[in-house]
Amino acid sequence: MNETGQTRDFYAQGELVAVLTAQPLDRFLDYKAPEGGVMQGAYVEVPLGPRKVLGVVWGTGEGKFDPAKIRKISNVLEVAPMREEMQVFLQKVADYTLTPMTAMLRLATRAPGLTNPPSMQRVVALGSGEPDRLTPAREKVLAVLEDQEGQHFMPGELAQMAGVTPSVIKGLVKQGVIVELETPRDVPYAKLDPSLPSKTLTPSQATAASQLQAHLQTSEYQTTLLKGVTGSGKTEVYLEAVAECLRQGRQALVLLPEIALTVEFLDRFETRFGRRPAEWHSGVTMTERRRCWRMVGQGDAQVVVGARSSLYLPFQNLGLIIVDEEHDTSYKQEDGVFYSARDMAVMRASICGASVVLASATPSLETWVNAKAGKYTRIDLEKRFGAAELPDMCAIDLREDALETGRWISSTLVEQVKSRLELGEQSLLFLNRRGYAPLTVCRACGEQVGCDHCDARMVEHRFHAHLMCHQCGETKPIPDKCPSCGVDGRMAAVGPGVERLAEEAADRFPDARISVLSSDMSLSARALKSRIAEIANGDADIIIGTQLVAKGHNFPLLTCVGVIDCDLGLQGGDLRAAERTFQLIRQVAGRAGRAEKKGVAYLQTHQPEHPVIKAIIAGEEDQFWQAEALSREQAGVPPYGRMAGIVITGPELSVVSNVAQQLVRTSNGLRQIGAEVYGPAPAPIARVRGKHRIRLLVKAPKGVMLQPALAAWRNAVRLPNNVRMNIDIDPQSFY
DNA sequence: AGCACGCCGACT
DNA sequence: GTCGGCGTGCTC
Repeated sequence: MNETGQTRDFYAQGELVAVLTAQPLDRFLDYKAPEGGVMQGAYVEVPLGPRKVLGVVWGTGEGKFDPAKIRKISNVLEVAPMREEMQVFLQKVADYTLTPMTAMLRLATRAPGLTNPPSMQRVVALGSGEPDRLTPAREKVLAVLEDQEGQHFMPGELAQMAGVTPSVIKGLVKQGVIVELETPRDVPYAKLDPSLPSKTLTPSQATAASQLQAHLQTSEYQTTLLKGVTGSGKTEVYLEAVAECLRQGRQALVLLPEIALTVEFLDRFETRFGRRPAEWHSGVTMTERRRCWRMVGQGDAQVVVGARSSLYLPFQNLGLIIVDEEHDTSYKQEDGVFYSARDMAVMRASICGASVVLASATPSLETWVNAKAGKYTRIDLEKRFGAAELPDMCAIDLREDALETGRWISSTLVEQVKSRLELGEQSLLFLNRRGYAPLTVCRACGEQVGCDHCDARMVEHRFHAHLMCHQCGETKPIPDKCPSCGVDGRMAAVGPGVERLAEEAADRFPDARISVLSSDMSLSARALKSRIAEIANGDADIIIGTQLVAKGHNFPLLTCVGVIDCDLGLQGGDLRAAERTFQLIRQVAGRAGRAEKKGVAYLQTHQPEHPVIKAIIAGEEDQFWQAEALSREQAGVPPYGRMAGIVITGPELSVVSNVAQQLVRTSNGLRQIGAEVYGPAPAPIARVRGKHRIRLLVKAPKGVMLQPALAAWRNAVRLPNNVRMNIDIDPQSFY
């Protein structure tokens, strides 16, 4: 498959074609080609029952349907046809993730108004007529038009620029001095200039950049792990790869995990290339979305910055995909279609001969292993001269330095924060728990307040004055009386959340300016961004935050980080608990000492001898990954074995449970390929939104064809009404 | 996904 | 009697 060797069939009027629609009928439908014929890959509208739906001409029709009932394609849309490589990509993702093709097409056509003709707008431009009289107002209008020769304007815009009323424009139109034109509303994105000067690169950055550029020049698929600590300048390096891609006239895609990060990124991008790239994520408007999709499809968007779903945009000539913060868990989509954007990026690139750059300070184990095995090239960036090193790590053993009841900051940490306050430096207290308290119990009867629809405890949010279920979002007032035994005034908050930690900090450091950063403080993305900027400028002495603060924000005055509960992420038996804890704590710790001053991170833990905690403190990264890889290899789990998580949901527990047992009984096909089926077991949260959840786990050796066996297994079972079965290949968590 | 068809309970 | 609940089936 390459970009020149496209073989696209043409279907003359009346010929039978297979159309993939976005309707959830999991098969292709036969239609007749319309007058004038149709190309393979064309986006079309087809009649389906009483409606017209969007579809793509996939290939030759099968001819198995009653010919009398076959209808004709009603409309061929005015958008660039889907490329063969995109058809291949969608099919491969569908096969890999066991997703119906119709759902894949929905992912690939998530733009509004695709079935409408290109949206037009009325504009005015200089015509050839002469005005009967040249008034001062008319002169001003003509001056603007002559000044910007060949340009066209919206009528109101032109009037404003010339400082006249719209009626002057109207008059000139009537005389033919100005002509009205229809132009497409969706206009190409500004051309980017790769020849603008780049930032001065350090020798380490320059070497990395030229290595990436050399890869791009081969025009062959490659994946590179670009590893470098925060502040080592990964972004500058991969922007040089983007520059090379632009020089080759190919398109580039930059995937970012956090929309909040895009603003900072867009500024840096604009400095490097003169203009901003196209954007694709949940925050962009419908109009902009439509423009982005269409312009990407006709090659008039050179670079897209986006969330994971931008992988399915109709690129014509994709040469480079950057996956920034590749270890980030938000790349794994777990609603609707289950896929890892990082892995699918590699798949897409391998189909169209593009380069992939996986950038991270703390790569995922999968990537680390692939690099070690030589599947990916690995480039290590040295830290920048002058940039602070990773802070010193220091464990606080809570068994010795015991906490007072209802308090979570140890005496050692209190002393450290105090000393920073005296120096005028900032401290960060990190606790990955939103709200005030994770548990509300009745001191009279022991009742724990739970959610009515989920098997989960309600979390107290004092800031919003309610209890909230973090599974379904349900809220309740904070009770005075026990909902179970009715005793008044004995309800108590147990355990800490960031709000409660802030309360303790205010009590212990009464003169400090304390700022809480949590995703549920009802701040808009923009407000949050400006709050972070204020804090970075020294507008707070103590920052208290959830994992929101771990992601890429720079606080130059910060020299002390306290991790309140290091053990939190290690509980729960999740396969990736160690990896995640390691990454998260290293990232949080990395917030300290960004400028000249070296920082210190204090890790409060009950188990300082735990291998993960020890590895973090010793800073022995490669040894940690080595050990983690070994233990996964011995257990035969990813990336050394294959796994699939199966979750069966339904409103009735007995029905769900029967289905699960039936699935286990019919799993011989899986065993034949060497897979094992574990379960049924209740999912970690056995009930969410009133639906019961039972889980199975399939484990298989690395080389086996797991997906076809899973598909056959799933298709052999007829699910009762309301019961759903989700298969998650390569699950990131088992929730 | 929509939308129609169709077969049983509690109302004007 | 009928209005309407949502289970079942169909769409090239």
